[in-house]
Amino acid sequence: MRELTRAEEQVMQVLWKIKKGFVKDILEHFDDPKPAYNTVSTIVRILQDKGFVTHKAYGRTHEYYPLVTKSDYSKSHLKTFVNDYFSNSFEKMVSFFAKEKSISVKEMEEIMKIMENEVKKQKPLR
Amino acid sequence: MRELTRAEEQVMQVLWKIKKGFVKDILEHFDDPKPAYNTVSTIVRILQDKGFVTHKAYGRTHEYYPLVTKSDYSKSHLKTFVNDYFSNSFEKMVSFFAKEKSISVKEMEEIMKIMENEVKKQKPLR
DNA sequence: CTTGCTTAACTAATTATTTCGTTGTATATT
DNA sequence: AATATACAACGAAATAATTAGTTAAGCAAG
Repeated sequence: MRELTRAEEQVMQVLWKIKKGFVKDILEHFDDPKPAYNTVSTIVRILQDKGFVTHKAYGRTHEYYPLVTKSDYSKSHLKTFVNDYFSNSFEKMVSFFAKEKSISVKEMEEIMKIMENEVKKQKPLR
Repeated sequence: MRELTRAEEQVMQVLWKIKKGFVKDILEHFDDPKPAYNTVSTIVRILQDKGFVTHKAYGRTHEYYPLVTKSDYSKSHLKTFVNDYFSNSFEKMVSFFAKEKSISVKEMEEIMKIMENEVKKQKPLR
């Protein structure tokens, strides 16, 4: 998956948040000092070329949607990171950061519980 | 911490790997097609300006060292990522990717064991 | 219809990043 | 000493990314 540049990522973060929107909607979600309308418009069209968003046309105005989900992008992004910084071992990464954050065994058990619940939720449906 | 550009990151990865080196040493570790000597030389000087590396001079030639460790940089990088993509919750990130990678409860227990060992290793020393 | 407003498309301008040629100096070699 | 070699420093050129002005088309209000 293509990497997002900083400006592109900012626009995607807004789109992921608002689900869909016109350029003016995206613009609204920027902190001051907001960029110019045309700046956002350009970036959103670049994102479209890269396949990250699509649009639905209402006459001449376009409503933009993410095509790549935040999950998909974060997956790809972390995969690259884990590969580059933890020789592709998710386990190494987790234990490194868990230690970093002084996450205790107890807290890890909490995470496991969350995971177990997610497994339970999915099992009966499949 | 400043972000590394793509070219800068490549040089840092080499430096982290070889611990220290002259420009020609760094160059050697690039895959073909290798960049020009001057390209690497320039990037390493930019990295020096940014505070990521320093050098020891032997007459007119410089041996470069990382100042920022790979651990420090990856810490900072993942912190930003977790903040932007998992509303700053390391736990959410872990459980999301654990599920993603179909890491089972058993495997998580393996990770916990590794963590426990690390904790044991450190305890007697402090 | 005509004027004004909104918008996407296009494009120009600016800034950041990457790449590497050129230069000058130090050092080694003859 | 003269020439060759190796290197850092500098800076020019190329490329990528960002920002926003200009334009043209559609639509709304009078």
